[in-house]
Amino acid sequence: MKNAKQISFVAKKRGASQKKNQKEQAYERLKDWIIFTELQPGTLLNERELAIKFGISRTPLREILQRLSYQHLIIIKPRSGIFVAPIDYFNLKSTFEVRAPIEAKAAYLAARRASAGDIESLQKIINLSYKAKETGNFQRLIQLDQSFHETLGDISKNPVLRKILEDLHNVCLRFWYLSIDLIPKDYQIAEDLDRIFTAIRKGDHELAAELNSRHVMRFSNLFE
Amino acid sequence: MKNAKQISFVAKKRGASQKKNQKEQAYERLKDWIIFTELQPGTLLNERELAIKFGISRTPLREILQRLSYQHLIIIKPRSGIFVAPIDYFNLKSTFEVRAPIEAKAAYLAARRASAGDIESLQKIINLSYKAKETGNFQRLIQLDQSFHETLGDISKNPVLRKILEDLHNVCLRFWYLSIDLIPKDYQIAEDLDRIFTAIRKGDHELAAELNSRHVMRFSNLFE
DNA sequence: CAATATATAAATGCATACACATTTGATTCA
DNA sequence: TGAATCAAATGTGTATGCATTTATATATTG
Repeated sequence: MKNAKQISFVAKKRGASQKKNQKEQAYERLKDWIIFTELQPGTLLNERELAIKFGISRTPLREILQRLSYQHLIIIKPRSGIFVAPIDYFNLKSTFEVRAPIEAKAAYLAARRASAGDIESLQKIINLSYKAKETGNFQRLIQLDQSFHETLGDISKNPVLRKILEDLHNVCLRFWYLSIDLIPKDYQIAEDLDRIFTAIRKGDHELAAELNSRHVMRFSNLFE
Repeated sequence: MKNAKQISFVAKKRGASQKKNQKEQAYERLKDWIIFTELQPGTLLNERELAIKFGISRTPLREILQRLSYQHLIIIKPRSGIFVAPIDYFNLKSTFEVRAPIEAKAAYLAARRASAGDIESLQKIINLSYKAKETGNFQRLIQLDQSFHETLGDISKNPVLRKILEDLHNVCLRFWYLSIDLIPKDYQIAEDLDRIFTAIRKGDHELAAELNSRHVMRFSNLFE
């Protein structure tokens, strides 16, 4: 009896403190699987299977799935199935069409609101970008581009904008990884980011907006 | 046998189609209660109570609540409570800051993509707006403004933009209703919409974008 | 042989029961 | 009398079982 109680207590205790992390971790893992294309577009997902894999029950898993559905990373067809979002160029084009003006605004606001520390953070990313370029590490360059845009969202000091941008960016990022072989390796990411950074550092918000918008659209145009 | 089959068919049919409607209806009702301020900002919501009120169980209700949370209409404080989003001017300002460039883009795209039928739909809204203005029906005018912006989202032919705009607009709309007494009654809505409409009809996308952005920001400035 | 219908199986959506946390109120001690 | 601690209740988060639906496979008929 004592043993049984102890075991159950331990199980509960662990369940309590780790469960929230487990759910959040499951979300992050599944999201990353989709964005980094370990799960191919169109893949059929199975609730029970995933729940077991993540060590949670179907209820919290379904909440995760709905979250990903809001973010257009999966498509829930009611009573039919849950699919990793298929490749859909119309949807991608639509995403870029919205993302461009929002990125512009983010850069605009960042140029007006960046603190000394913010500028420093961006400078670090730029430096690393040039280093990645020199060593020919294209994957790393993409990660740094992502990091740059995320940081820009932070510096805009606008949480609503930041969240929208993050969701849209994730959709685009997945396409980076899906089409990584199609992208010319001399794609000038570091230089692009540096120009945007310089405009922000100088507080030239109009230029920063224009450059960041164009930077995003240049990738979009690869799919035309 | 025939009867039994028929009855069971009817029963299934009703159970099936009504349950989904019930959930969707619950979502629409709760959303409207919040937007039209029948539920005051900061109100504490009770899951079980709401579930009973809507005639559904807590599981689908929680899905609804998460959807509303994603739209910033409610705030879920884990293990603590679910609140109708409190009045938060920083958040409102942030919302307008993002909404302005997106509305601009929507008008821009609408000016380029509107069909003859689209123009007709907008014309109808404009006509009704002038009529509402003449009869001094301010509430109706707000509804028509809402309708105009929604239609603009449709005409942009960009579902991603449309969805984001709808969510942001709902947040702003709630503030219309919360602060309806603070708004000057001679607020020139009909004229504003007409100018935007004319630019779209003429295909002047740059002007349409500029006017629609300003139209939105004018309301934002009421809170400065 | 093909096409359609029916039956069965599997997976989603919903309802409910249980677990855990937080908050509130009561009791005790300083 | 006030503060602090503990206990109980309320309410959220999770797990699970049941119902419904859809898809697939098989059988039957034209």
